[in-house]
Amino acid sequence: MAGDAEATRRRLLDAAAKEFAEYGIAGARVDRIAAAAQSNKAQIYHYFTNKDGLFDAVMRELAGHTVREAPIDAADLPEYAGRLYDRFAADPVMARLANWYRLEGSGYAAVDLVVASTRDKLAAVTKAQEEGLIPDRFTPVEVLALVVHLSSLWFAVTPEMGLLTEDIPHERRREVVVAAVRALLRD
Amino acid sequence: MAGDAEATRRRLLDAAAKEFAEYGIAGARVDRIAAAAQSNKAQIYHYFTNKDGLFDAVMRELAGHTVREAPIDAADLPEYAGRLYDRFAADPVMARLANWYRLEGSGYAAVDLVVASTRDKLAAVTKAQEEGLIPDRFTPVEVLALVVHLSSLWFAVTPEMGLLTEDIPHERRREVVVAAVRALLRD
DNA sequence: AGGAGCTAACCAACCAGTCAGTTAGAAGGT
DNA sequence: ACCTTCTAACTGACTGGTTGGTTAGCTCCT
Repeated sequence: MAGDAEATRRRLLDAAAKEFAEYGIAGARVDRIAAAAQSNKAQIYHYFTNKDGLFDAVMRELAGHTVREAPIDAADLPEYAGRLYDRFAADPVMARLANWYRLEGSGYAAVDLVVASTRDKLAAVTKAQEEGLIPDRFTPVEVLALVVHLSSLWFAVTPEMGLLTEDIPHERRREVVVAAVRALLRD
Repeated sequence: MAGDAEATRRRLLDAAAKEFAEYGIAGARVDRIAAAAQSNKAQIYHYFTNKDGLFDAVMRELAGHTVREAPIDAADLPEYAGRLYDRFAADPVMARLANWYRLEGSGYAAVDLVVASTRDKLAAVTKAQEEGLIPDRFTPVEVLALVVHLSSLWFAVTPEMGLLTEDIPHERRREVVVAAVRALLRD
């Protein structure tokens, strides 16, 4: 167990992702992360400088993962939304983290990888619209915002609404997201 | 200044709403709230028992406001989504608070007023669907979830996407929300 | 020997919550 | 009018526990 720096870093990152997902940045406890990773608090500061640095590392990795696993297909945005939904569903930690990032992360520099990827997506949507694959009721940015937002439908419900939706099975949830995007983009 | 209990309570609630909206529950500082309300920390504990009690009071009031100001009209859900959007847009504090509540509030008992209001909304949608005013592609819960979720479209964008959407004017944002809901509910 | 990886113990700052006491005004007696 | 009593509203100073961050030193491998 001792002596493997890379493995320790991994355990710390994983534990941090869970902790941040559960409690947010302000609510997360460095001691808990160290304990959950079966490591030590000082190691966190050695590898990640400070709490913010740790959060940053978690977000950066997560963004990379998502960008890689859910490539956009502007010709089939409903399916793209479905893939984003899959990604959220496969990793509930990630869905919450994204939300925390939105609320607490405004001070942080926007993750450059995400900025670049967003630019690419926008270009893809613009091109598809010019080719007539997407109706022009909405501008490209609007389309992108709608698609991304809809893909997080089931991960952004209030506790009260959650009581009513908890019985909806996986496949149906995905269907709803895909169908909703399809409906938006019909002529 | 001294001796007006009701006024003091108000100032504390208003200051708390702002503080919680900015920093969340874990990040909010009781001292800052007391100072901003030009009151005293002990008063907070006198009126609201503890930090959680204060957050609860803030949420309860907010929910009441929203339920009252944005009554559902199941026969015209696009316009209902528009009203919800208006409410968010008119009070940015409230938009953020709702988000914090989703993430941090799971431990809290669901606000009963909201539970009741959600039940009513669901009944209204169900009835409208039976009357053929709403297509049956989605179940009533799904429709409600979609409409509510779409109304928060512009208040749930990532910082990265925010850079691209910040120039979209108010009226257009509202239009997008309304048009999106309309598209969802077309036959 | 020496360095990379690791740990227990420690510290200063911070923060939710408490408490003993003060102020301001109302009520009531004379 | 004046004094006394009572009370709701308020306050500044304090506390006990927590938290992010540090440090001195240990272990193990080459």
